Amino acid sequence: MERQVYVSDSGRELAREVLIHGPISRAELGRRLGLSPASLTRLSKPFLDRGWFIEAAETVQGATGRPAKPLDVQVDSRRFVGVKVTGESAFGVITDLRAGALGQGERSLAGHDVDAVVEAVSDLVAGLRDGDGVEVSGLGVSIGGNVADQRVVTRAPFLGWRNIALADRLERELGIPVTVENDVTALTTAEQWFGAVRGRPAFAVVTIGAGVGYGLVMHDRVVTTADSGLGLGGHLPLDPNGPLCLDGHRGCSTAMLAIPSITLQLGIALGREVDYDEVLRLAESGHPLAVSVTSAAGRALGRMMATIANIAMVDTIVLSGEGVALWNAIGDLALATLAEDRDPDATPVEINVDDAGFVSWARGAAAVAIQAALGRLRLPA
Amino acid sequence: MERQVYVSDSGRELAREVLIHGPISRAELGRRLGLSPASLTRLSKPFLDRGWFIEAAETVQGATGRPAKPLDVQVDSRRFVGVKVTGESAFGVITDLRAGALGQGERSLAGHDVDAVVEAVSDLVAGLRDGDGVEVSGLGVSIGGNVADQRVVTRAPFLGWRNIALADRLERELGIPVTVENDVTALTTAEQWFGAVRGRPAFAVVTIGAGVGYGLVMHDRVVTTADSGLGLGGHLPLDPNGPLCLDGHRGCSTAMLAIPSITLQLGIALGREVDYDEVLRLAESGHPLAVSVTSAAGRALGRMMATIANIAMVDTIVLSGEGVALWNAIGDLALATLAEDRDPDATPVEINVDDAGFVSWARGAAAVAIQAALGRLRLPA
DNA sequence: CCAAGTTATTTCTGTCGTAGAAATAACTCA
DNA sequence: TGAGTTATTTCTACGACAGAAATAACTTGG
Repeated sequence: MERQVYVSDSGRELAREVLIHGPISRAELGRRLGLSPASLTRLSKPFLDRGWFIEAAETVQGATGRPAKPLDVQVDSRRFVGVKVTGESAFGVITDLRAGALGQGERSLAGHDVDAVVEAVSDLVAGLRDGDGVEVSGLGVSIGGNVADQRVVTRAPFLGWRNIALADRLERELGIPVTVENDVTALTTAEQWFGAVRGRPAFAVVTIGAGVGYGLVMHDRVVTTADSGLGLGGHLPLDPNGPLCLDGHRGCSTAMLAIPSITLQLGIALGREVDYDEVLRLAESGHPLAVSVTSAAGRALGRMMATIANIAMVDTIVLSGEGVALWNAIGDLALATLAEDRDPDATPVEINVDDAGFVSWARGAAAVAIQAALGRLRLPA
Repeated sequence: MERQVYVSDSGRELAREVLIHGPISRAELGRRLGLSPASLTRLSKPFLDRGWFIEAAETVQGATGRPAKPLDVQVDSRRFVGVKVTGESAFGVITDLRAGALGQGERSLAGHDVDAVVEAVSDLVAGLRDGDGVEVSGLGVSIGGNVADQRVVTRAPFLGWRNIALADRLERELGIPVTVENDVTALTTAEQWFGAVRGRPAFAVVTIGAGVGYGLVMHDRVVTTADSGLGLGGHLPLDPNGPLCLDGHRGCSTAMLAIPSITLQLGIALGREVDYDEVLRLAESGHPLAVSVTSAAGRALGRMMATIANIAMVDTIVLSGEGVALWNAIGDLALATLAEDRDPDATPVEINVDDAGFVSWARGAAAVAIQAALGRLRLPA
């Protein structure tokens, strides 16, 4: 095997900073990382020599002095695949080094047993791999549930799994490094490294979809605990007059905001089934029952965001997931409710809406694969 | 001035680890700090030579091998003073190196102007300084409100202050380093370094007193923001049927839990004034009105703690402040309510009650002075 | 057009913090 | 009492780092 060069902690931090903030000058990198100009030259050279970094077109920077030569990553030097596994299907994207989706695909699951899931994921990855010939350096798989050490699914209620060494299994099947992670944690990582709020030291993520998810970044690190798969943000008490969720919580996050709950509430009121898009269309057009359901959801979301801002001490919240179209219908009401529950002197809470829909889940999976690749980075000699 | 020796980052981390976790062996320190045995010997020697560290009595450690010589700090090598300033008084303690209170004192404020406060604090410090002759190495001052850079009180509503360079002023008066901090942040620091939960990478603090305070430690660091003085935890919506706070929030944290609100609620019900101790005594003896008020408080506290655990992603909460005696009356009800709002599969939330009362505020002030002293540590040559 | 000034980057070199390895120490146990 | 184990110290080499100087690439004003 080709001899490889150890990358120091400082080198790894440099790579991360260029990946997240590039294009960026050595001078600015020095300021951010607390390294001298000599160190910046020394540390960046191995990356430039091997095609990981490029020097971007020079930018005008104002006053006098030697123009900077900003460093950037070569986004097309590697490909990654991210796959989100649900109870019905595996949905995936193939991405560049910044988790930009270049293609997507989906495979239904023949069953919930490990073999069926591995088969669907493998077939999906094979399909995504056929492309421009760029090497796929890693696969990320995200799943609703608890994951240990990014290797073992310890609990996945949608699949009925306990203690499945999914990463090992997929690595044997595919021959590339595999990283497994809880889906909300993965999505939060994607927002941290590649989202509109990338680089912020603290922010929260709320996902609206089949359930309601909650993620947190604090001090530049995604917060994970043993409970990260349980979805503790999914059952916050938000409306004492709200509907019940399947766990019996009246007016909790899931009861108020999850797609199945919203469509069910309006469906019962109308006496017929409606899908989510229709709910939102009816609300936009002023249908009183639809407005009632979505307004209650808006107030609940506002209360949830205020609680998050006040308790997690963040002033940036990202909304994501396949249900974020709700924001278009009720965003103003949510913001008004947030303001009621927040000290008027407090920093305004900035809401970022990631409207990529279901693709965000798969990009999250790719992001943790990219992060893991950076963590095990070795440069060829 | 005596020539001084620079302390490296590793040396400083070592000192912090011994301060928080001592007595502790070099071998264990090496494992925790990622340093080699050679480095442990090299880094600890300057501290041992100058009396900062001592080698504790050897401890029996089980199996075979050379017995360890645990390192500890010499707690009596320095003294610190911590002062909590309220709208009426300055309350202070003199402490050892681990913020252990050795004496206390209080001075009423002659007024809210800076001169009056500085006079009261200086007099208090002078009184505390007379003692065993050990040098006072620093003063910490904690205050309800916003503090910038641990130097300038940018906002202190109880005193009517804006942008007061309190640290500079007190340093000129007293001739020792002064650190100023928000009172809840200071108390959180004391719990982090010297409390029963010291060393935990994540926990929350709830204080019950004249108001309700909320602090957070995440990834081994106290979370502070520009809003840290506003008390955002003080107005969480907890009980839609609760009383109003002075800001007009129905059933918020302050309305439900703060001492003035509890005594006022029962006082109105009884048609006479009651103090806090009496409220708790009446509740303990089964007085129905007192039980009603404190039970509502208990349920509110339970809901608040559940929200904190779920949103801040902590499984440890410290209760402190002069109002924590409430816990004796309603702790079981609070825990039951917490359980209702928390996934039964989630890690149980551990509640730590710091029953030192008002002394905890002053110890908090001392803790930030100790932490600041460690940050500027130099060793005599 | 050119020299001075400014800011960025590279090169050279010395310093210092680190760990590996070996030595030493202090115990237990058979 | 010697072997084995774990902790700590000593010795020494190595590598990461920054300071200083050199070089580079611009702007600006005369």
